[in-house]
Amino acid sequence: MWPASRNELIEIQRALAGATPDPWWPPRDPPAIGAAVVVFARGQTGPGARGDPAWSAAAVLRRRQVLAEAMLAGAAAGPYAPGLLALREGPCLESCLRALAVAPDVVLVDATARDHPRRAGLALQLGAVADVPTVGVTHRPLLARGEWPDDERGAWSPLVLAGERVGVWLRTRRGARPLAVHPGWRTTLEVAIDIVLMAARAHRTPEPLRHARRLARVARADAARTVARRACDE
DNA sequence: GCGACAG
DNA sequence: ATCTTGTCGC
Repeated sequence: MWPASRNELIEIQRALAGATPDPWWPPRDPPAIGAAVVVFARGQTGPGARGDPAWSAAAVLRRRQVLAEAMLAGAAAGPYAPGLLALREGPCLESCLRALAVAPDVVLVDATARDHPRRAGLALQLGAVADVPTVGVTHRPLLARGEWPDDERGAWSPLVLAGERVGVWLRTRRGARPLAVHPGWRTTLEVAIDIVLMAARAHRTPEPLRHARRLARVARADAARTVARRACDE
């Protein structure tokens, strides 16, 4: 499910685009919302390459309580290219999701889903591989277009790709740029909006994503500190 | 050929 | 992805 070659990934994406998993609905109680992120070395710019040092982290939160955390040091599976993000981040994201001691009900990921050249972005694929409902949250769409919503928390407007509604611009905070929210594996547009609004209260970015990113950066800083200490000792 | 381009 | 300086507001 995580190929090393572009052509193989493209084939998987084509197959995944036609999958029709059962929709997931949030429980009546607040769900355990997870997130997984990958960060790369400071100063590294551009598409990168296979083997680049990468630190991944995941977290599960219910309301504001942290139920589980995971951090891993690893390596990028490949370079980044638009439409092929899974080639770079897929394996790291799955690994740290599997390292969580508490399984999340739904997972947030920095990626698109149907907003993709083959309608199968990483948010969709990660959910299929890890067998968990997902919602994509990005700063901007990959291909879809749409006007911004009103400047009010909860306001949203459609993101459209080739006449199809593939996501929404969602305002999680007044005065802040909206997020691009992508229904992913087993999530409807309404559920995706609901989950993101539930997870993003105090800040624009949903708390599980912020928490996971903080953890990944701590792992990266710890690695840098260890390298510096080794250099000092010699 | 040129710009656009999740992270 | 990563960097950056400055500005505004609690």
